Amino acid sequence: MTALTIAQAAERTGLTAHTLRYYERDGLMLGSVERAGSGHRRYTDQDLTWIQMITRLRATGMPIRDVRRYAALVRAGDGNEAERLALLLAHRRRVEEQLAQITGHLRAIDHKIGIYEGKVGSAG
Amino acid sequence: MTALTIAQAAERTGLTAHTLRYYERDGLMLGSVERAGSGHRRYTDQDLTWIQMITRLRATGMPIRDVRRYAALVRAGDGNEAERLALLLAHRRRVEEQLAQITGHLRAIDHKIGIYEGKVGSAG
DNA sequence: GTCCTGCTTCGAGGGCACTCGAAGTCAAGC
DNA sequence: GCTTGACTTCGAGTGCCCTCGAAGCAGGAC
Repeated sequence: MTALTIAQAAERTGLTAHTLRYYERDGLMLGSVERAGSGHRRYTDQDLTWIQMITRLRATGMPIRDVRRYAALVRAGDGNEAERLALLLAHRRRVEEQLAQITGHLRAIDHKIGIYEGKVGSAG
Repeated sequence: MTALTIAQAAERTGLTAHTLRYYERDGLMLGSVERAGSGHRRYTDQDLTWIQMITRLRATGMPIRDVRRYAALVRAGDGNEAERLALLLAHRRRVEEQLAQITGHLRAIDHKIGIYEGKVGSAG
């Protein structure tokens, strides 16, 4: 088990040390990150895996408070899998709707791009 | 040419009257929206078409300041089509990258969902 | 032993995109 | 002529998500 400093964890996760501390204090982690004797945080592989999950949820637009809710369920342990599933399914539905919307808007923007390419490409 | 009040424009665009005023005062419109004798705004079809374009750009994640830049180019009139094209192409590239990222994350979340569905579906 | 680096906490600050509220005006209805 | 309601302006407030800075401590290099 490798235990990383916050700087190393920041580098591997693509987040900043500030953000990692913020996530922890905001209740997004599964518990308190372990500490060295000096009081410095030590991130385990488990921590990194969980942070990656947070990153995926955040990158797909889940608000911090919902990530917190999900984290609370995972923290609570076995028995609430149905709730976790419902939360993730609701999230997936929203993401897919948003993807469809964005794709539609992008097509319209592409149409506009096509018009400009015609104008710019031709002499006048 | 139908000229709509701000309330009607808000309803058709899905934005609020507050947001329409905010867009105008922030330089996102192509010029000042026309006024009735009373000083009330009157939105033309052209205005609505442009607001739809703003909506598409915003919905695909373009920041307000870039929309403003694009609006300034359109406002300036003929001759800068290459710049407008470059702006839109850069935006499209970013959106496509983001779509790919989101899709990737969504697949990973789906995997997680699959695991929970297995757990919840089975007896234990 | 003092200097540097990297961490710690805490609370404040910042950026973005709205969102709202107060105070005032105007036209229409009764 | 007074009320109502939809509008006007302006500046302040809100919510989200970080992001930063100050002040302090621990451990190693020299």
